[in-house]
Formats: sequence, structure tokens, C-alpha cells
Amino acid sequence: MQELLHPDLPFRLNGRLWIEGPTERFMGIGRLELLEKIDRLGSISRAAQEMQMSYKRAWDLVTSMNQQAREPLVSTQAGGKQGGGAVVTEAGQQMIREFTALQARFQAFLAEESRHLAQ
Amino acid sequence: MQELLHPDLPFRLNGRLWIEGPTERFMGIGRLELLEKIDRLGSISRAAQEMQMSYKRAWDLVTSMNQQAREPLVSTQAGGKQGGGAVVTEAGQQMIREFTALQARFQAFLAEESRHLAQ
DNA sequence: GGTCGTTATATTTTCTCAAACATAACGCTT
DNA sequence: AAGCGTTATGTTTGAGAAAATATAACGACC
Repeated sequence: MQELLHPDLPFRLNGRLWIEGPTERFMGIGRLELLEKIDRLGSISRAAQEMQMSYKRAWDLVTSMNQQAREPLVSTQAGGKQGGGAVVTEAGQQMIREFTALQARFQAFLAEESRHLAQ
Repeated sequence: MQELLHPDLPFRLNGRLWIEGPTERFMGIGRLELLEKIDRLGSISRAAQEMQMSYKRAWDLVTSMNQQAREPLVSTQAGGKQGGGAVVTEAGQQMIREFTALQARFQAFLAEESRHLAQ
């Protein structure tokens, strides 16, 4: 493949992986990151902020995941101490672990194919 | 993973793969299809038509590929018999073969991971 | 009861990408 | 020379997605 690419330009193999339901996406790299940040920060709004994402978008993503999962991945509370917050449930934790692992295998696939590509 | 997904909904693992240069995409599944159709039809406009794509977009994609490749993947002629046309070069043929093979390995990866996912 | 920071939700605005549209140039054919 | 179908290229329009904006509800805490 290398001999087909312009010699002066750096090329890179890249890709995306996701799980989709019948009408919308269920899980992907962006949603995974959002889950991780919610887990770490205990708040959808702070997670959104850290991802440079509007709160509404983050909230919509959480709703989409919760509705498509067997049980909610994120549990929320409006009002209460510090105004409320959000916690990643045990199901959510498991989702983080499994999709992270899948993502890692995908990265390994990309790396291996990149080797092929280069030589 | 199965136990995390809503039991009433059908889920599917999906993904995309592409080769990117420093500023823009170089090769992907859409560009591959375009190359194949140009090869079969001998014309950018007819290939675009068959892909439900505007001629301009198809032409822009061809230009992008040609500029990033070591040598053009598509050779064009404006004017002449039947108004002109386009042919996929030997480099283009090779690109079709190699990216198709890569794509097949990726589909195999997805299928294997889907098995994991389901059970 | 008022304040605070958060979730919850609808509406409006902005951005981005592809489509649509519009011409010109090209070179065989008649 | 005119016609044809194609490549070549710029400009305008449109649709969809994301951001921005706006408000309400919530519940602990002071």
C-alpha cells in the first residue's frame, strides 16, 4: 500500500467503533468518555463542561443510553446536597469496563494493520 | 455485554475504517465504492449518479484522492468520444484490491467481536 | 423561606456539510 | 460550425446536527 501513497505526506489508519440500536446509537467512544467523566466527577454538567460539550447534549446522550440499556447506566438526582448529581451505576461501570476492552482490541487491530500498511 | 442491553431491542456492532492524511481523508469505504463504480462505468458522472451523489462531490473526491496519491488513481479526459470519461489507473486498481482486502479483515474483526458480544 | 447548584426540557440560533445550481472548457462526431 | 456528453469549477441553497439560550423543578442547607 505504501507505494500508492504520496511520499511527502504522513498517512494514518484510523477508525471508529460503536454499538447501534434500531433507531439510534447506543455506545461509542464519545459516550464512553462521557460515562468515565461522570463517574469521576459525579455530575453531568461538570462532565459536559470538561468535554467542551453543552449540558443539553450530554444529558441527551445519558438519556439515550439509559433508555436503551436493560437498566440505567447513570442514576441522577435533581436537587439535594450540592444541587444534585449523577452516579454511574454498577451496570454503567461494567459497560465502561467492557467497551474499554473492546476499544483496546480495536486499537490493537488498527496498530497491526498499520504495520502491514507501512511495509 | 448482552446482559447490559435492553432485551427487546436488536443491537449491532458497527464501525468505520479509513486512511487519513495530515489535512483530509484519503481513503474510506465511500471512496472505495466510488473507485469501483468509475472502474465499471468509465465515467465520474455516471458513477456519481449511481451513488445518488452530486457530480461535484464525486469529482471533489477524485481530486482529493489523486492529489494525495503518489500517482493518480483515476485518469480523466474532458471532451472526445462520448464527451470524455474516466478510467481507474493501475495504481487505482491496486488501491481497490488492497483497501477491499483491509475492509474484509475489518468486517471479520467486527463479526468475531459481535460473537463475543452476543454471548 | 430563600439560596444554591444541579437535573430536566423546550426553543432558538449557529455551524457545517452535502446538494443543487450554474457555467465554461474540452474534443470527438456529424 | 454546431451538437453532444463529459470533465472542471465556482456559487448558492438546504437540511441536519450541535450549540446557545431560556426556564422550570428539585431538594438539601442555612
